[in-house]
Amino acid sequence: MPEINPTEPSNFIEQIITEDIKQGKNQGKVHTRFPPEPNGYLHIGHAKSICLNFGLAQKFGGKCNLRFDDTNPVKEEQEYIDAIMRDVRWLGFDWEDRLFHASDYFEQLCAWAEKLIQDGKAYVCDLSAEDVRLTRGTLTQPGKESPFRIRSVEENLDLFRRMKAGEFPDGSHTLRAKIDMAAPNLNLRDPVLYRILRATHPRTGDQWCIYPMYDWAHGQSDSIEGITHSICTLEFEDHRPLYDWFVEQLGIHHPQQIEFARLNLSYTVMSKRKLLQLVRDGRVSGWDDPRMPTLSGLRRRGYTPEAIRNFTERIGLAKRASVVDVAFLEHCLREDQNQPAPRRMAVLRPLKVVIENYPEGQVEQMEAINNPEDPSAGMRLLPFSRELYIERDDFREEPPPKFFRLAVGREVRLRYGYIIKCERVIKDATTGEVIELRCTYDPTPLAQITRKVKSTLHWVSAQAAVNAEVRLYDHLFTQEDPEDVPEGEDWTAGLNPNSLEILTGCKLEPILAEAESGYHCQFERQGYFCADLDSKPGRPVFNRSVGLKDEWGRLEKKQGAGG
RNA sequence: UGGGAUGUCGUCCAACGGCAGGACACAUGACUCUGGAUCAUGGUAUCGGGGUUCGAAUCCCUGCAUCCCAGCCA
Repeated sequence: MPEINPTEPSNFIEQIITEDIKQGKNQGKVHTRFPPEPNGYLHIGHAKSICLNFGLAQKFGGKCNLRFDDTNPVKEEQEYIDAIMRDVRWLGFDWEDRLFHASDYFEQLCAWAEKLIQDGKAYVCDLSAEDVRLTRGTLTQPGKESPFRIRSVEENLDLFRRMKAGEFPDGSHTLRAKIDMAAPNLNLRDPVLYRILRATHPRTGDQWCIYPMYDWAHGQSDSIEGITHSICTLEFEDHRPLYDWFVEQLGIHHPQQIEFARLNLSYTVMSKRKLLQLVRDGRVSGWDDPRMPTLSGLRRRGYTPEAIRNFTERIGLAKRASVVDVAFLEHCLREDQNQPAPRRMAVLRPLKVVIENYPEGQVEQMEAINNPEDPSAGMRLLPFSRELYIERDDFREEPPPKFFRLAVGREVRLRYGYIIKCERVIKDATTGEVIELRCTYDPTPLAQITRKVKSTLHWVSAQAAVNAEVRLYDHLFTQEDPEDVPEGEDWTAGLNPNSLEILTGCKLEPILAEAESGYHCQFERQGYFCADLDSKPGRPVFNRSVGLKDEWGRLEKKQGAGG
């Protein structure tokens, strides 16, 4: 990664913090936090926030907490808590001893609620959820004050304590802040602080039957933790006046909230609600389906923490709502993998080649470079034999213009092998499908060949090949913007029916037989692949993480488009 | 229609009153035992209209467009 110069702010938040330090705010300290709700798995958008918050702490010599905003037990689960911690660690960040939960502060939050009541700034409201909605007013009209707004401090205190003690049924009462029902900012129209909710909380179990609303818990949690810069996404800009009001009423440490635009990716949905729906409806195999933008999905797909960190750094940071081209994410993976990934031979859609003038039964061990980008990666041996597999795509009966690969009468080079010439084609008698190529080879070692040969193909010895399953992925959605669907349809209408293609009977070079899950390599001329969780010794399963840039593919598409 | 925000290449981000720059994408070429990688080259942008200024993407006025807010979700 490029050296970061701490004196040179790289985005507007760093500018603000640099200025704050210069002004001596917070005694020059920087303390941030990453505050997920454990109601789903982390995705690449969260990675942006994680890298930002932990990165800021690193850059300015401060600290970053991990805090679960676990205020809604109805949606939150231990599975998510575990997954989130796993993913943050995997991304490369360490919260050390600073693992916190909003639920750690439930007692304190209650005490503060009582203080608000004492000060006449909060009241218990008996209105139903429906009535609260009806009296909130609209965007253009002020709300109506609740008839319970005028209750005495004593009555409010008594009622609130009885709410907490479990004397009232769910939904029968709320504690509300007494602010301004006519405020143009809807968040200030007597927001609910507590609701009665009998649900088992992943951490506190059945200890509580009232739970604080996020708005009531979040700012105070930051305050308790001594957060100096409370970084969140744009939609909370409207809530800032409310958070400010709370800490002011309470007279406690006032974190500075700074909002930034969340990450959107083309051809991708990024809301946890939608991702959850994809999982629940079985549109994907799970949260870690390699097509998912979740960190667990990207990891399984073959993305590395470095690639993701670099991506989040390079997309920049601003307040403008934007959509990053998913091609840029893919670029970051290629860039990350080009230097380190060992090169391997793999034929995905095999076509048999018989070299008629190559001695039957003979096997030569050809020396192959493991990684042309890294001489220290050394060499390996590749068995060459009379029968081979090449890629079906590398042969055409009627080669279009600019197609440099194999055709009858043409020569190509087999990488680390020999030059072969296609003599004739054998077809299936009934279907007419090409099932075998009969070729001859030039026994001259490649190093001594002086004539120009246009193309180099990858290949695998038929005898030595390892059978494998390879999974190819495409974007989950066919539309750049999944919301851009015909009238009356919802976002699932744009789901790409071809986002997963499973190839069986792929032929890998022998060394790949024992690849362990998580093993990354490049299949030459095709892309970066990694062994999937489902991979077993002797029965490898590979995921295509990202394809290589494909000039011929582009040309072909252009030709197909008649251009 | 109230409030909050945002408008710069196709996309993302810079430029903080002084030559609009980078990355991705795209195009062209060089090189190549990966049509990979690498290298070179090219095109395309300041939302509109006024104003201030020697000078405006930047400051002021005005219009327009887009996003967010009417959960006892976060």
